[in-house]
Amino acid sequence: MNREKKYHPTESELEILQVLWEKGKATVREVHDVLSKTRDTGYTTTLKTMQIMTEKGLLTRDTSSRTHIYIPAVSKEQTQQHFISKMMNGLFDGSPGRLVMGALDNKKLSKDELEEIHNYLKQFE
Amino acid sequence: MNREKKYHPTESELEILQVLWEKGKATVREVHDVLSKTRDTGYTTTLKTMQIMTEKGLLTRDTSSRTHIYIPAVSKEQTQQHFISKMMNGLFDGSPGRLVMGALDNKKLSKDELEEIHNYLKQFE
DNA sequence: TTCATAGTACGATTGTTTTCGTAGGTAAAT
DNA sequence: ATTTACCTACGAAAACAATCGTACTATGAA
Repeated sequence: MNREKKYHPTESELEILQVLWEKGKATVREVHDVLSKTRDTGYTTTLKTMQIMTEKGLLTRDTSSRTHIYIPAVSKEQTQQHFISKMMNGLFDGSPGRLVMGALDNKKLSKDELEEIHNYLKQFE
Repeated sequence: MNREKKYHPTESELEILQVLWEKGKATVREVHDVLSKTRDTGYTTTLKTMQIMTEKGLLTRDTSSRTHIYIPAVSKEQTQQHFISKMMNGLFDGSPGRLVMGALDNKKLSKDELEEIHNYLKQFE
């Protein structure tokens, strides 16, 4: 029986996860340096958020040295699937097909991307 | 110059919009009856939320009779596209192709749905 | 040793979303 | 005419998210 509450990343937690998925693992400083390029945010804000994420089980950390090292505890794929499901159920009548078509409408896709999707689709047929 | 702030529906606002998109228009009571089938929520909660949504411009309402009638002020398509964009940027590296493939992975698709997507795809090629 | 630097911890504040209780009004039923 | 059943309005609490200031500690340089 799994009694642990499942937390799903909030907006700013997602930004932090992006960096960690990219790097594999990182210190608060490293994450903050990336975020602060595009976002005006204080160091302790990033720190605090990452501490909370650790409590929630979204990250784990190695505290053996003074500067802690953080590691994602949820995979990008897993998180993507969660949000896709949520969106599909909440906004696309639970139909994956509708979501796919909505995504196709969204932006002009390059020839290469269309090709790629086409091939990807074949594997399901 | 459009100075009005653009509001995007929150989680529970989305649930209300679902009902209104489905019905076209409805009273608070009608919306609440649908929501309370799956969710444990008070009548005044739904009322208050719908009032706030009206302030935000997500709904309009006809107050000519005692029981007000609410109408969605944003389209489902428009809202879908907004959330698709958001998700694509926040979680799929800005690539619509990745999002599409993620959605394809999500659930088993029926033959009919695959067919439909396939045909839909053709129109872009 | 002292000072500057860089790190963690954490309480407090602010903003937003969600929830609900209470007040007041109208209409219909008894 | 009174009571009951619904309705709106609205303030305020509760829950959650995001931000930051301050205190404290460790490390290394002067």
